[in-house]
Amino acid sequence: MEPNISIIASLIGESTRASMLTALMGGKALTATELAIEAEVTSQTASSHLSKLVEGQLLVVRKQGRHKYFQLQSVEVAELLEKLLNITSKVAKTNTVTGPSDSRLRKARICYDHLAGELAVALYGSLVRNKFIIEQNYETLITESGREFFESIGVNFDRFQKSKRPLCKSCLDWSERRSHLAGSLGQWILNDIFKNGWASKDLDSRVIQFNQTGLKFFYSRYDIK
Amino acid sequence: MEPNISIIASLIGESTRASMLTALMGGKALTATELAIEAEVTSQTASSHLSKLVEGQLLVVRKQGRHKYFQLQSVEVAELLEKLLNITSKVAKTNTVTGPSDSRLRKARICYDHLAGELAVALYGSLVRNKFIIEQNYETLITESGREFFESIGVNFDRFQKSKRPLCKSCLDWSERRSHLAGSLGQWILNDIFKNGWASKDLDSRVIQFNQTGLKFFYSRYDIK
DNA sequence: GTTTCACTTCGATGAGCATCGAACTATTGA
DNA sequence: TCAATAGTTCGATGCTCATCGAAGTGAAAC
Repeated sequence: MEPNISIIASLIGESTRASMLTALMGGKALTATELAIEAEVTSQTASSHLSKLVEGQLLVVRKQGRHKYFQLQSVEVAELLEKLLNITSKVAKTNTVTGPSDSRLRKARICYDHLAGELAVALYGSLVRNKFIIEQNYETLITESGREFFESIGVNFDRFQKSKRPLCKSCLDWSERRSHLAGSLGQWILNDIFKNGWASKDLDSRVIQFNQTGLKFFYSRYDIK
Repeated sequence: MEPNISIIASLIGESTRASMLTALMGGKALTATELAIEAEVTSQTASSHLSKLVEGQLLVVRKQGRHKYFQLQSVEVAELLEKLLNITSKVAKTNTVTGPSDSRLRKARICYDHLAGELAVALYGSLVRNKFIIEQNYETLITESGREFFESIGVNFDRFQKSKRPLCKSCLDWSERRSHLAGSLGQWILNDIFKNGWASKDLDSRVIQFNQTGLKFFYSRYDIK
């Protein structure tokens, strides 16, 4: 028989579980309590939801002492949620009551393992403008000069070769409705930002908070603006 | 605020609506009655579901006399359903009670606008073997000789250039767990199969039924087996 | 040891919603 | 004009499931 998509979809289609999954798009493993707070339910309710999500193989769980850390099962699950975020934001064009935490989210946020938001879109634009990446039939490819550039800032492409993930991949941004960079290279860039101390993850959201000097370095390295 | 993915997901997460959406993955517009039969509910129930799907912008509707034809809203929606089909089939590895209609579905079926199933996977393998397409960092690209080959069988690449869709795109097959060809080229190939009369759509499923001579032509043209 | 904290299980409650019968409108075809 | 067909609206019914209080386990801290 044809697989029944309603099982997985209904797991995501419940607002409490959806909050949890969206929170886990931050890439970080979270405990049951943290997820309960995030979704604004009691720990009993959270426990019930989380066991369903694990059983449905959308999450994996790792036990550490008396804590249980939950995480998205795979990049594939993250990509599914991403697609949902995009379609949803396209539909909900109406009630765009942009709050304060919202503007920070739009500026820079984490999209499972890469950078998203205004800054990510600006970065993508700059890479295209400098001909480090090109869009060809709506696929994103790295150019020879792009390869040289990234090698000069520390990327080891040999290591990526073995990975099963696409190196470059454009990912439609739900807030900007334009492309940003995903794939292994997108992941590397975000890691590099953290490693350099240019920005830090917000404790309880997907917001990425750049510090002033970090932002300056980021702009200059990638020739933004 | 972050878009609330539960709204869209819950629309898909109801089994009756999921049947309807899966049926519409056949690419053909279907009437409310046809979808009611497909999902095994009364016309009243179907009507209620369909209006929700239209309101949620997963479907578009076209009125024709006393009929209403429903269709997936866009390629994006089809891609979302595809991703769901894949994740679902990976999870449901257990109860694989393969029925008779199932084997036809696995052989060749439509995936919104391109060919899927065993034959599609074999086609993809042959194109790779002949170096007409290459996989590079898990992106699928057409080669120079591939371009020549497809031009020789009637593809007009200039027309594709304008389209916003990727030319080649690999799409993971839920039944085979291997890649088949999607994108504009995948769409062209399926259209070409129908135009040549090699196969026809099943009336009430996603099965693509090849006739004997059609299958022979298909195998020889694409050097399969 | 005792206390505290993280998480789970059970059971009762209640809200949301899929379902369909009955009655309706609208279109086609005779 | 009348009958048949496609689809809708309304209201009643009943099931599923999210929710949380109460009570439990098990690990860590003191």
